[in-house]
Parts: sequence; structure tokens; C-alpha cells
Amino acid sequence: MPPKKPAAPLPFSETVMRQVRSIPRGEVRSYAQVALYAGRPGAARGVGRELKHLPGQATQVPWWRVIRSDGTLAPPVAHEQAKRLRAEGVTVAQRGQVFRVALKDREDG
DNA sequence: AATATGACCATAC
DNA sequence: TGTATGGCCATAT
Repeated sequence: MPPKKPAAPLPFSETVMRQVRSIPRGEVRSYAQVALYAGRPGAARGVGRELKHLPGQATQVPWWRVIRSDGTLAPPVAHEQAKRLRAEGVTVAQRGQVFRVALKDREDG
């Protein structure tokens, strides 16, 4: 049988979902970070696009643990996201910003 | 195949 | 510190 595809480890959406699902409870990760671990550095937008595609509620994918690089939350879902994060013990500032404590590790608080 | 859109990111002002 | 600009990547038309 003739070869059809060179080598695609996994579809973009698959790797992204896998990474997001691997984020521990009470911890957060940035879109860029997810894209990076998914093997597509710089594909942060693609990550956001994928997360948007999945059902807004009752998801097996903890999309709310994915935030922006600067610690802010994406406007369209900021409200729901902040609520869910707080439910996990993640400290979210009033302006919808997560402390870097969970984003990276140590550095400052 | 080209254009347009978005839950983004880094840099410049 | 906060707003504006260009760039990057993955889909939908």
C-alpha cells in the first residue's frame, strides 16, 4: 500500500487536548505553553481556537486552566473561567488575573 | 488557492 | 502602566 502521509505524530487538536487534560487541578497553563508542549510553538491562537470549539460545559477537558501568558483571562469566557479557577483554589484577582504562582513556579507571588 | 477570523504573544509608544 | 501594531498558526469560506 502506498504511503499517504509522511509523519504526523498526532493531529494538532489531539495533542492540544492531551496537554490541556494533563494540567493538574489547581494549576494553570498559558496558551503559548500548551502550544509549545503540543509541538507547535507559536500556535497559541490555534490552541484558543480549539478550546473554543469544545462544549462550554460538562467537559472532560479543563479548558479553564488555560490562560493568557500575562496571567489575564480571555474576555469571552473570563467570567466562567474565573469562577471555575477559584473553585479549584486558584487565586484570581478582581480584574480577572491569575497570580504567576500557579502559572510558572515560584519567582514571585 | 486566497482571504478572513480568532478564548494569542511579544514589542513599541 | 496601559494602549496600539505586527506576527504566527490553524480552520472556515
